[in-house]
Amino acid sequence: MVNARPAAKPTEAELTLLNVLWKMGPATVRQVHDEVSNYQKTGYTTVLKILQIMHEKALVIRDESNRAHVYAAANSETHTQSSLIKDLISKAFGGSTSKLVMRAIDDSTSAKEINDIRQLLDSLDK
Amino acid sequence: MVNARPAAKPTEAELTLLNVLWKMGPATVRQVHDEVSNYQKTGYTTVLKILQIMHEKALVIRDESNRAHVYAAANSETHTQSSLIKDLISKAFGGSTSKLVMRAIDDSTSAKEINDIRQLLDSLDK
DNA sequence: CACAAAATACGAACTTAATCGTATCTTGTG
DNA sequence: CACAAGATACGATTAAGTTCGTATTTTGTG
Repeated sequence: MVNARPAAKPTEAELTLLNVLWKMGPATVRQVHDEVSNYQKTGYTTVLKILQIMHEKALVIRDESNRAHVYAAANSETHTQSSLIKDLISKAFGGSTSKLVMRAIDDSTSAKEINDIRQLLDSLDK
Repeated sequence: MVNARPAAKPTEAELTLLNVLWKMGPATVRQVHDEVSNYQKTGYTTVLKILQIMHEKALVIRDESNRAHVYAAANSETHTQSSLIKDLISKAFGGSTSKLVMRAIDDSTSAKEINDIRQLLDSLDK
């Protein structure tokens, strides 16, 4: 029997930090803050607080064996992406994946990306 | 020069009401409330309030010429879907449409949907 | 072994969202 | 033409999210 609570949907600020953790791998608050500072102005304690909240929500795990705790995403990027998409499909696309895909592909989608998608479909043949 | 403020991203409750308006077309608060009551318990004044807020945000327009105001979505379903997807792609997929599409398609995607997507790609030839 | 540096913990302030009770306004009709 | 039905307006409450200042704790090193 699976008892794990489904991971809560991360908020926007939380998703920003998850992106950093997925990119860097396990990291301390300082490392996360340094990275995130490259593209937005956010206080150190803000990052700390959000990571603490994410820990309570089980969105991240943390290793407390050293003074500077090391945080890591609890779920893979892939898994989280899937759940965010499913959420959007159900709330804004009447549950239809193909409708979402059709809307996702537009004039700004590069030829290369379209090709990538084609290959995915081809590889799906069952 | 285009001066229109880009439509704000609707919240979850707002999206629920927009879905009703897209489905029914222009409708009074009562009509929206009756419809939404079919699948969730929400007070009449809650629906009213949210529609009023959406009006302030310009997410809906309203016709006040009759006692019961008539609300309509300010933007098309298609337009809103596109903007929600773009938002998700930028925040969770590093800006890559093809990554999103690949994640969207999974084992639960029906053969028909996959076929619909194939046809879309075929029709895209440029 | 004290203390400075650097970490975490705590909590307050502010904002937005969501909900709904109550007050007020409008109007068809008896 | 009063008034009940039914509409909108308003304001309060509660919860969640975001931010950050300050307090406290930990530890390497002089």
